Amino acid sequence: MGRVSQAQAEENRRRVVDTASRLFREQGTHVSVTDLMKAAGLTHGGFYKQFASKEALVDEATAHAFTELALRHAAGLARYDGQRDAAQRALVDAYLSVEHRDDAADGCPVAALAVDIARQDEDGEARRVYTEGVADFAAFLMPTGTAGRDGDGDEGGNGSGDGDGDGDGIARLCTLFGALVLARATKGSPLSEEILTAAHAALTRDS
Amino acid sequence: MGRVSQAQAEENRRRVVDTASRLFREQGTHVSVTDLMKAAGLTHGGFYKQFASKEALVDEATAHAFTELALRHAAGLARYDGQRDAAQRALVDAYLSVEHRDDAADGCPVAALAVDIARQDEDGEARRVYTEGVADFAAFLMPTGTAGRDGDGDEGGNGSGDGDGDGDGIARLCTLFGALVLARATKGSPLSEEILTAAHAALTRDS
DNA sequence: TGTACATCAGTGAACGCGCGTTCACTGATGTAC
DNA sequence: TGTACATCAGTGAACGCGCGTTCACTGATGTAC
Repeated sequence: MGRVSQAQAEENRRRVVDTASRLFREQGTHVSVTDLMKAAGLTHGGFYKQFASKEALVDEATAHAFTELALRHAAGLARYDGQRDAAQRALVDAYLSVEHRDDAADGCPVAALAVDIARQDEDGEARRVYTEGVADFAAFLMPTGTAGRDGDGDEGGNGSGDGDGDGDGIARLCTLFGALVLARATKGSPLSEEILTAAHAALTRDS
Repeated sequence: MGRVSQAQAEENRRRVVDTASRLFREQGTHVSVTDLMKAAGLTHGGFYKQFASKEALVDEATAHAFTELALRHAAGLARYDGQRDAAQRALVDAYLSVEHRDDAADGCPVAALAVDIARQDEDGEARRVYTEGVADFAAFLMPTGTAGRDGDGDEGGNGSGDGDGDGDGIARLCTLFGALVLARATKGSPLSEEILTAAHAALTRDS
């Protein structure tokens, strides 16, 4: 195919990152470079013209997925005109839907990447990004009435400062996240749908 | 080493299953047959004298882990003389401890195997066993006062019959399970301990 | 604006390696007499 | 109870395969004049 324009090359690179971000969420980070490049419409040979290693792509694709997540949360807030409780209810509805359970590729990276991240080394970049994403998500889920932080700042993965003031947001995230992961693992049994329903009821009961 | 006594061979087989059950929980089911057999004190060549395939061992090791879990729940109930709420509180304490977070090998198979199961085929034996284990665990966590089933019966993974009567048990399992998995994925950041604390507070608040 | 040439994104064959699995072999165990 | 021999659990080399990565090659792009 010969050389390709700089604009085309940049677009190809973006497409590889985007494809990886979706494929990693759907099947895990062990998807092969060959399959990945094929899914992006390229051949595997060119991979190392754009990325230093597969691990570097994992880091970049993880960051990409979390950037998308942050944008989605911001858009959700904007749509409900900054009314956090309405935005939260809409998110819980979508998060615990059968559609989200069946479409991990376009879904929440916190749920889709949890185990791949847990099995990577503790000091990796992907893990740092993941932890930061969890903190932002928990902040978004803080019960209404409590003072809110907006989730688009960069507070680093480091703690979150103010004691356990956002503990309720964290607990709500555990229920939300846990229900999605369990529903995916039990898919095929009626229990899967019961899990989504039960968690939805619990999360919308007191809010 | 030549032939080995029948008793020795049976003990070796049990040790392989037990080792696999722990290694799969710690590192995932992609641990190699060679590493597995080495950890059990054998060489890889003999593996197929005892198991039809690696997948067969995954099924058997999964079932083994869930049998242990059921025994542990039964022992917990027995220790508290059948008082479900006391047994539940003890389980929540242990489940959300730093020790359990850091010892996946000996820990809850529902948490440790979730993603490996989700990525296996829907009709596999391991998935059936997993789903059944989730249902039993949710039954164990049903809020006290509600009529209880004991969790040692075999109701199959099929539904659980009585509408969503045990929805609260399921929701509590989501929180418990979600917290452990998230704490493992964020280990290394202070957020990891905050997650355990927040979920513990939420689960012991209303019970 | 046209021409000559260096650049380099993408191709596809090839590499070493570890995977799951197979197999000829060993020699203590279990059995037949 | 002793002896002769078939069995078979465990060994370690070897298999085909797919992985991440490398590399010689191609030829349109971008640039120097």
